[in-house]
Amino acid sequence: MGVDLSPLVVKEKVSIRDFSGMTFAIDGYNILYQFLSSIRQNDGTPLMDSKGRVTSHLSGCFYRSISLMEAGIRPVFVFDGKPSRLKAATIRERVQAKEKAAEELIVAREKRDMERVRSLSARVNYITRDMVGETKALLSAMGIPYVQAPSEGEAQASYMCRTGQVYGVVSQDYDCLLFGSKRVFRNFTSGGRRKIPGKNMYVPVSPEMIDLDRTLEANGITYDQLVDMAIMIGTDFNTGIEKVGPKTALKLIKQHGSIESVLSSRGEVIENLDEIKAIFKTPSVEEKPEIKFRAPDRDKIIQILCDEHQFASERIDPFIETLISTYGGRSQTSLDTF
DNA sequence: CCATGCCA
DNA sequence: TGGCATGGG
Repeated sequence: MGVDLSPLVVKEKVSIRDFSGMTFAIDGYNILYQFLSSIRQNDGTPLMDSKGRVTSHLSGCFYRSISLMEAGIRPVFVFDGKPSRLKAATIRERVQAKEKAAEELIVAREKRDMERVRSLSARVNYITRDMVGETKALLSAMGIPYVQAPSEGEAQASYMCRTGQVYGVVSQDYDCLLFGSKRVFRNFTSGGRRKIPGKNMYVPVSPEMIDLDRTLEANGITYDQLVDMAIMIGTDFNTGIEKVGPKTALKLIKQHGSIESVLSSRGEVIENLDEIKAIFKTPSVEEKPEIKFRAPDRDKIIQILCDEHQFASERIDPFIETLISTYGGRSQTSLDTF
């Protein structure tokens, strides 16, 4: 997924309690995928309503949002719009990888290899238009704002961070740094556990913050050079230079200063270079999206979760009460100061 | 993922 | 009380 910048980034373990009162952009597709792949039975089946429609994303969105609100975090979900034409190859690859996993899943089911069934099921996820629509409806009922990006959601969320509309971007994906997010937060939950792939075991995970400026400083590069490096390594929008990973890219950028110099010294070309740079640096975004928290609508939440999707009301009721009290108990003005 | 129930 | 297994939809 995206460019592997992990060897370069400067991470810091944090606690979500330290960010009480601050607004965060949540990468909607990223979090929906996480819910979809992890909220499952042991046999790999996702949660479903009486009509067989998947509801894992709604469960995840409901409980996660409330736990964040309870910790004083103001989440704004950001959803993807139309992808760039340059992403077509990446999207095709992902579809193919899922088709392959789906075939392997059939074999694993026949063999009754339950560990494998579970891990493969987690990879065969499709976020449908309906799922996104239901999630938006649920968020509205909960009084939590969301933003529809014209193009890349990560670009929109990062723009909101760059311009101080949110403090940070919550995503597992380091690509947000390329879009100029000042801070990217991973594992942004209070009670962190994550399943070890392939094994029925869990490891504790704590939230971590990746700071763009400190990452740049630690590597002795500029933001423009980071973008250049990513393009050399390969992004969702291009395949990169053969055999260039994070280490080589860093060496090359230090040696030559820019991707143009690297390419000319090697006699190589990257198609659509300026367009790729523009996707990261000057993306199509909604500049001033409305970020307004509203009073939760209890009846509407119950209608969506219980009436339409058979959630047990005695289970969710106390959480709706918590949500309502977090709304009532907070100050309405919260321009993030930093 | 998050919640709950059970048992040490 | 808390660590683990299981259920949720």
